[in-house]
Amino acid sequence: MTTGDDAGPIIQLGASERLGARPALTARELADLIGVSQSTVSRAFSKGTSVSPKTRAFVLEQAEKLGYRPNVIASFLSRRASSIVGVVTADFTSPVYIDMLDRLSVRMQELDIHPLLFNLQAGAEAGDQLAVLRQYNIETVIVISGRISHMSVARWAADGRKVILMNRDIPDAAIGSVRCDNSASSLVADHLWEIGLRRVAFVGGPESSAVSAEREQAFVRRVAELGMILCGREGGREYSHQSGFDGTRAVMASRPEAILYATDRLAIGGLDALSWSGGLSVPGDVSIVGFDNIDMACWPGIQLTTVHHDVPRIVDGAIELLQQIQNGREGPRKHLVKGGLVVRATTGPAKA
Amino acid sequence: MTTGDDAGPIIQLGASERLGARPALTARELADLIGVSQSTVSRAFSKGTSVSPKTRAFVLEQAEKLGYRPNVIASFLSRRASSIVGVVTADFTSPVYIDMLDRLSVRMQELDIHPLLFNLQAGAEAGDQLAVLRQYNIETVIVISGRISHMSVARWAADGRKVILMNRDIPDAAIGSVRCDNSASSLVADHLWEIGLRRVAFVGGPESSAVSAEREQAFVRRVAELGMILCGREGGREYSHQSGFDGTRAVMASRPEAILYATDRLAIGGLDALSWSGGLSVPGDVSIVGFDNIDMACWPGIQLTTVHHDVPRIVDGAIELLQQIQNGREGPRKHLVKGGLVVRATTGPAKA
DNA sequence: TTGTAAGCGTTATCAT
DNA sequence: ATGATAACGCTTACAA
Repeated sequence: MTTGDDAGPIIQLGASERLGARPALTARELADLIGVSQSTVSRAFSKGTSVSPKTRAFVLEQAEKLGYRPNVIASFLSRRASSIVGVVTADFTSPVYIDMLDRLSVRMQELDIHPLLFNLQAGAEAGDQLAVLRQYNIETVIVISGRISHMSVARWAADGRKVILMNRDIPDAAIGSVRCDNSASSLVADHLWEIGLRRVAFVGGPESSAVSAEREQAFVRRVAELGMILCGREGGREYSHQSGFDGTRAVMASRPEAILYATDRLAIGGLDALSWSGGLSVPGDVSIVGFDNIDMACWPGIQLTTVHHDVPRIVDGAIELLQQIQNGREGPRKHLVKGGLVVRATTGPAKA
Repeated sequence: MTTGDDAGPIIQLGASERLGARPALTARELADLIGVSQSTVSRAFSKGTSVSPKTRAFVLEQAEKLGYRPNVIASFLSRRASSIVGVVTADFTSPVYIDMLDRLSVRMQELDIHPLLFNLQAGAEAGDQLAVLRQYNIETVIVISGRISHMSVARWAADGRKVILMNRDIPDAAIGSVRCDNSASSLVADHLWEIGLRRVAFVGGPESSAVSAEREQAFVRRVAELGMILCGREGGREYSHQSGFDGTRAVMASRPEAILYATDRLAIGGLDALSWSGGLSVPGDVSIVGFDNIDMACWPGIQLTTVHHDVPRIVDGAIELLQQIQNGREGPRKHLVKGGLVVRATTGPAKA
């Protein structure tokens, strides 16, 4: 039995679907169909143009009905600009950056702005990417990564691209940024002080990381103010679980009562070293604190005390900046989002 | 003190950088500059065109020197096709899908193919996206998600888009797919049998998930063949840690000696329920096995026995398919990548 | 307010 | 093998 002549297509599609395979309607065709000029169609679809509300409504209604949508490629060419936004990433292993990318890309789509993904490897540098940005007429670039060099960012900006940095900043008025307030790590010192701990240590990320440095600095300062003792300090080569694990083993030599980590991932590596693989009690033997409040931090078996990193609000800020830039509006270009301490089960008084 | 008249620009850039801000060179300008026709320039940059090797080399060399790069937007318009590839995602919480997106996007960039990201939310369906695919002249779509409905995929294909599915398949010759061999879960049954375990259970993902179903089926079949006892079975609403945690608690009522999970994430949820939060010994009291071999599986405190999911090879397959499609070559459109069992520390004989 | 026409920077079809 | 020239589907002066 064949399905060709009697059963019809196997997948049932509506009429408009079936037409799909034929080339999309153009503005000219729509214009001819509904009896207006092609430029009127174009104007109906762009805001800030002089069309009578009536004609615009008519055109949009007919377009909807006949399935017309402006071809953005032609529009980009004509306008010499594109609504594509470059999104630069490099840290797919960081839950926080992934979360940002997730939420950001969803929000962008709602606004009909589409993200072209530039996922840079360790080696890649600005030059190559810049050429691509130009080829696509991309005006705006959002950087979700701590690993792209400042130099790269500066070059994009110098080339006239608008740059929005997530989670970092370069002191330059032309470059927007939205970051969490890393100085919130001082709250950790207060918390540890209150539960009676005095000897503390810090385990950080790579020495080159500004995020780690800022979190450390605010913590160390508050520790000193409170008269607590910073007995140990370790850096790592990366922000990995293993790095947190190793850093913890190393820092334990100084017998701290509590350890602050630059990120939750490091802290969970520490939990592994101390508890899962180490046989110590957390917080009985040592308290540990992370930073970021990633999903994993509230798993039943983890319950990590940490500093909340408000990703949704950071993404809100980036979207706002994006619209501000695209509309040529003025306004503050640097956003700082506050976090707060989330106390869970990995901090507590030392056991007697 | 001002920097305006004496100190020069703060960021020093080379000459070619400084020129950056001015509009990019066009083919016409380059042609005039080096004394050939504009079409010769165009030909030099497209393969399969008739230019003498000599002229092509000359043009490319001069282009390199003068910083010319063809504007892809104009090229897309003229060719009525774009080298942009739509990458559709929906599961940013799944480490495997994230890993795929990471590797895939890096590989694509090496080939000068750029991914436009479509990160669909739970609610979003095919129709809206289809319009955008058309607006961008996007011919090829790669789907990295189990949550996009078959219907959506069928609609894109019916509209003439080439679709590549990662980690799933739709039996339709027009749709490419690259997946891991989910039947490798039968190896788990063999392994458990060999170490002397007889009572086993399965904890899966959502009932609607084909991946979970396939993994379960191959396991269950082998369990039956070996004469082992499938004493319990739980599904979940999602592939989350909590779901693995809850499913484990539920399935323990049937007193299994070992549990296979549809994914590593679920298995780690199980480890939490049993060991971290549950006070049982793994594998002393129960053995557990995951599927995927995500990074976390080899953390010191986890050491999960699992089935390897070869993401790099799956990405290789997708890239191959992509090139095959873009070059109009024929060839097999369905790839199945083998995995293998990785025995770590969460499986072992029951303690006496 | 609306229509006409000249680009935008390519590719592709002609001649030569 | 190379050079004119007409699309490609828009935006945007300029005219009406």
